[in-house]
Amino acid sequence: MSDAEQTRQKILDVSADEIHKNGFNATSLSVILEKCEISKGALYYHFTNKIELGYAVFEEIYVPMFLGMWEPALSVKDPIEGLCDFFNTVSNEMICDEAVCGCPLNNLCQEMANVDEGFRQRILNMQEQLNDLISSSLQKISNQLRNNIDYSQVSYFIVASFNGSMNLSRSSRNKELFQKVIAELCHYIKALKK
Amino acid sequence: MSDAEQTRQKILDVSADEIHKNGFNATSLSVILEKCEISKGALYYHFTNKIELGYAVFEEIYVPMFLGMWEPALSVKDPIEGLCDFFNTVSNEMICDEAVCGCPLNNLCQEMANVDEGFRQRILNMQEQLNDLISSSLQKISNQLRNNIDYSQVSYFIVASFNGSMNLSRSSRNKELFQKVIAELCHYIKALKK
DNA sequence: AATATAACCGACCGATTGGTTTGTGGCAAG
DNA sequence: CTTGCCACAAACCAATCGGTCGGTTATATT
Repeated sequence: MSDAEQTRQKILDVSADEIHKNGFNATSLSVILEKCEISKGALYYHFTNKIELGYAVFEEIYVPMFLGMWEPALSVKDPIEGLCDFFNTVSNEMICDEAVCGCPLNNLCQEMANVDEGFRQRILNMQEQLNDLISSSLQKISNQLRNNIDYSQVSYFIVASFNGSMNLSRSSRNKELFQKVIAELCHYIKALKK
Repeated sequence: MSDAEQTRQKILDVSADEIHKNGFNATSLSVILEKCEISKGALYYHFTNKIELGYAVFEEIYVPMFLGMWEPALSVKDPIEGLCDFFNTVSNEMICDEAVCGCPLNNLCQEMANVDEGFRQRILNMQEQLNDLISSSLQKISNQLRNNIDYSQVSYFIVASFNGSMNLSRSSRNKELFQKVIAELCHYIKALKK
């Protein structure tokens, strides 16, 4: 990787971290510059403006990370078990000492989807991708599941509930509460089976 | 109501609206002053600073509005039906023309719970109040429900899922999607019955 | 050696932010 | 009539924001 690419990557990594912690608007470019130990000129050489930097973080950091988490959970023999394991892992591994930051994509979604059309489109795209992933995984074992299941509806509900749970735990900073809600979510998912 | 009280109330109302639309940090005091047609001196006569204004909006506007929505839904003969009616009403009455703003309390929760301890405490307090409300309402008809129900867990899950659904609809701006997720939530709630 | 370009520096800019301070009209009490 | 306080108005402040721009350095090319 060339020097320039390294700088660009460092900007992306630091920005992803800062945006995750503070949200997009509250993230200051000057803080990013400090942590990267670069000048403003360097940043604006690689990115035309703040929002383009945000898009790049979304596409090059958040989306791969996001899919890298969900995909393995769904591409197992039993996606129902896979999902529950995934949710439980997330809820168990949650760190309570520091401020809980929640899912970066989910956060960005709440903050920016209504403000900026570029973010909104990217978020929508992600949501649809994830929904396809879940619903197709569930359909593969449809013979084991209840009849009359609207797979798209169920998938969106699972994602919505999981996000809602993360938000709850984020604001309450209560790991046990998070685990309880996740337990109920898993209870619901498992009830999809016959 | 005295003149002073009227100005104070107007500040609260306008601020509540602005914070609902833009979030707390993105809400500018100057915009509030314009819409209220008052000067900065007036605002700082009634409130010591921006965050105290935020607390006042939370306590005097959002909380009463919030409880005023949930309570009637739960204080009916069948709270299960009450909840489903409530959720369906919300999803049907949602306005898609303008930017969908979601639940102000939920938004504030995501934005501020990890940033400001004062907001976090107030939010936590609200969440517990709501959870008590739901779980006690469900317990009243426990004879009609399945055995082995963890009422607190179920209540938190309902709230988390509902919030997650609102967030989903907020970012997708898709009323039908919202209604589908709500339908699944109602499906889950009704399955609590024997 | 001269030139060109990529990669970056850092001073500067206008706009806006939350917040302070000084002043002032009106009304009520003495 | 005057004094004093309430309820503001309006100018002002430092800090910070995202963004611009002229200049510099290192490397590659001719």
